Amino acid sequence: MRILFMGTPDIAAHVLEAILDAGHEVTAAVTKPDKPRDRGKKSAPSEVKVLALSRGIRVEEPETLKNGALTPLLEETNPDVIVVVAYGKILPESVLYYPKYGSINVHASLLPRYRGSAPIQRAIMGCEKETGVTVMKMDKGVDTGDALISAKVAISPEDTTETLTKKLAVIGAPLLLNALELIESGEAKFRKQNDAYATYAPMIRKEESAVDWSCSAEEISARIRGLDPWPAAEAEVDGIRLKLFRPRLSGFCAEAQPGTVVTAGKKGLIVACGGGSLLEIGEVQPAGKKRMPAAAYFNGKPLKENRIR
RNA sequence: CGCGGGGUAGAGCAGUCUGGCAGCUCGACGGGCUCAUAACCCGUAGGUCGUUGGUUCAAAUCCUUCCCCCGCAA
Repeated sequence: MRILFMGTPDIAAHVLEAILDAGHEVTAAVTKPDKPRDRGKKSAPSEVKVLALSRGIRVEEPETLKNGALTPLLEETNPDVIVVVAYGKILPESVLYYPKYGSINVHASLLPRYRGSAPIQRAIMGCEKETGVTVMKMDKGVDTGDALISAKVAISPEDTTETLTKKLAVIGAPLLLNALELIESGEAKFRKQNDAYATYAPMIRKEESAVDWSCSAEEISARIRGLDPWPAAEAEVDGIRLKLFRPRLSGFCAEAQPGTVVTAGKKGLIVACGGGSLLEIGEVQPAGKKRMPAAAYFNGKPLKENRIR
């Protein structure tokens, strides 16, 4: 199969690597352009670009796909199918339906649930116990195309977006290879998604990093883990901004008001949440500092005020 | 040169403004107490104060060179 690959972050790179290792012909990799990522003016290439270059694959980085920007590439490489994994741009129909087998997408959720750009984060933040990967045929809607196959994976209470992304990449890559075989052999059976069960997972915004301590410990834990590693849940203790990581449910204490710091010392940081539930924060990162165990930070920095915001 | 914080014992920090014995909370190690413990008590070890040069009787502290880490913003 002649494949045109489109994707950007690490999960996409994983899938691309699997396609290459399986011996498929990848005619080109389309990815988002380099963009400034860190302090200073440096810009960094996407993970897909790095991998493609190291494997000698042609890389295209169009700013926009509108106005037939991809037409020359499509005519030149004549792909049998387009594989899209977390590309980050909407594909116009002229591109979607160009190849013989159309375009297929690896989406990191059990469709029709969590359609959209942040399915992994939203599944964790929604306190889901399981999620998965779905391979589907793309149509003009956002993740609304007919599904081919899917695979489930459990979400553990320690999973973060980072760890869950890895799990999904691990099952997603072989799932796509499987799908390609089905398509090539003509055995692919696509099923319509049931829109009645659809939910939408919008992009994560920086403003969502604030924590509402009146929520339950379980909800806050889910939020912290869903926002890890980016943008990370934030709170303020003694006027210092802290990013929060590695939450763990820590029982109940009826008297404690939500937002009260119950413990901050060598045992770590424990905060009261809604309904008297307690949440232990395993790791913190003060502004300007590295991520560290909460116990370490509060050891050398006694609290002035036992309140968290 | 986008804005900003930081580098001091194994960890986390104070001390820097205003130069004057290298400190704190932990950890480690040794001992003690306790029915017992993540508790408590006594003690020990552990430092090139990121790096370069300078000012000074004296520099973690003031001036200077470079390196490294991180937050914001994207």
